[in-house]
Amino acid sequence: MSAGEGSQTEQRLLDAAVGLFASQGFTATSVRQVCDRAEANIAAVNYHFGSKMGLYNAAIDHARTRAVDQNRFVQLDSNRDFWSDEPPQTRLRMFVSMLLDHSLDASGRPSDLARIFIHEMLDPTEAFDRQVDVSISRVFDALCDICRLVAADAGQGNMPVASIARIAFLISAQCMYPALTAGVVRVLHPAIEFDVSGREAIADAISSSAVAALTRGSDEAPDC
Amino acid sequence: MSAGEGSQTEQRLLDAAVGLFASQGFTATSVRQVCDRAEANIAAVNYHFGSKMGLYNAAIDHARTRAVDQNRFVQLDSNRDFWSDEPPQTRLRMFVSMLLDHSLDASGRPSDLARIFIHEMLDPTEAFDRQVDVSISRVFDALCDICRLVAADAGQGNMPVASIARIAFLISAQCMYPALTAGVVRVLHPAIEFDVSGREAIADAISSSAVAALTRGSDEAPDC
DNA sequence: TTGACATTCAAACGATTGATTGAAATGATC
DNA sequence: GATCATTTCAATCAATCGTTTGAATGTCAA
Repeated sequence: MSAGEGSQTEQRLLDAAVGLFASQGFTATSVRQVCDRAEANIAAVNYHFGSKMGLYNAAIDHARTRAVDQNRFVQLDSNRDFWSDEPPQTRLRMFVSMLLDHSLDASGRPSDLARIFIHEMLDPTEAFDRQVDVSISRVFDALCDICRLVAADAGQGNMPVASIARIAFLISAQCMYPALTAGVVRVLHPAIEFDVSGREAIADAISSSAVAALTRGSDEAPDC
Repeated sequence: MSAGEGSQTEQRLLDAAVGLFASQGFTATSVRQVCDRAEANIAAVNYHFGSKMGLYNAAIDHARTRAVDQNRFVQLDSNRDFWSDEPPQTRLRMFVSMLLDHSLDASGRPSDLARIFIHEMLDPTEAFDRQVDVSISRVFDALCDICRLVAADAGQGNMPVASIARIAFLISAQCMYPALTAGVVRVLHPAIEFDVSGREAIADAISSSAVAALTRGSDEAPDC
């Protein structure tokens, strides 16, 4: 066997599994499908990963590792330190960009990891609780923190927690929705682009409208 | 047999199928699951609907019919006439409310029809093309039309098509995202509510920020 | 070359899949 | 009550599911 990490078939199985689980979900994906795409024997799954669920968990970790390597994933700890000097609005803008990079891969297509998450939210498996902890929950809390800072920075420090949470929720909605619809939008309305430049325009629109909502009073219109 | 529409077991099968297809998707749902929940014999599916795919299509139509009966579904033709006298901003606000009502049912839970759509976007079946035509495409075009009217009404008639489309896309993102995440949000962050009153606050936030984006220039900040 | 270990392979396991069968049950009409 | 079409039912079909087995193959040290 190889000295490094995992055999070649193990890597091929993981790559194939990530793609199939992303589009079809856990139950609708068969181990034979994965093995066919990976050009591996059927018994390889249970040999390397113990079971189909073992492969599923390993595939999720594999997708997350790939995303981190490509700097596409929200790394809370390092970023929190890295950003702490920036003004709140800048941090919000960068956080939005990171969320967008999490839902779309480098070529503007829906990312595998985000699509697996969507399947889990529709029909959770036993792997979901771990995902919520390490990703969804902490990311959303961090987004709420930044939104609170933006509001406080604009003299809206007494904005209700529910309003902050609602705005943060709508921000994440705009950032994660492309992971679900980019494929359809690409065909249906090509004017909307998800490449790097198009993504910047989207990030600008999201963060600027969020700043406007956090800056003005709870329900007041911005009377100038 | 009965005079009206469909037998009793046919209705029970449809109700059970809608719920199961909504959470698990087409492939991951078995006809035995549906029949167990509907308390019907296994052969009932093929007798009443010809095949599993026939049941799937009938279930989608059933869900749409139920949604229309509850006034939760976007009825473009009738609404277009009904609204034609309202000012653009009012029409946008009402359209946002309709989209929200489409993604959430009366009790604030993700709607079955929207969840089926999400499955179709992740992993399309042969039923998807029809769905795109009758729902997604026409709804999005109508939303773009309203956005264009709002922009023109504010003297931004020359706003690029891509900008209009991007804003409309972000509006639909904020309206449809609850269909995917309401279940998780309910547990993770109860401060965000999806009942009728909470939905009004969300609709206000979405439409007001959209109006702001459509009213101000392409990338200009609203210098007062 | 030998032995020990890691990996791959064809074959098969019982269970479940969507679909089909023919008989039994049901209900309406005469 | 007899006749007919409609609906339900248990049983079963071939195919596929996740998993397991034991033999064959590859790899490296002794």
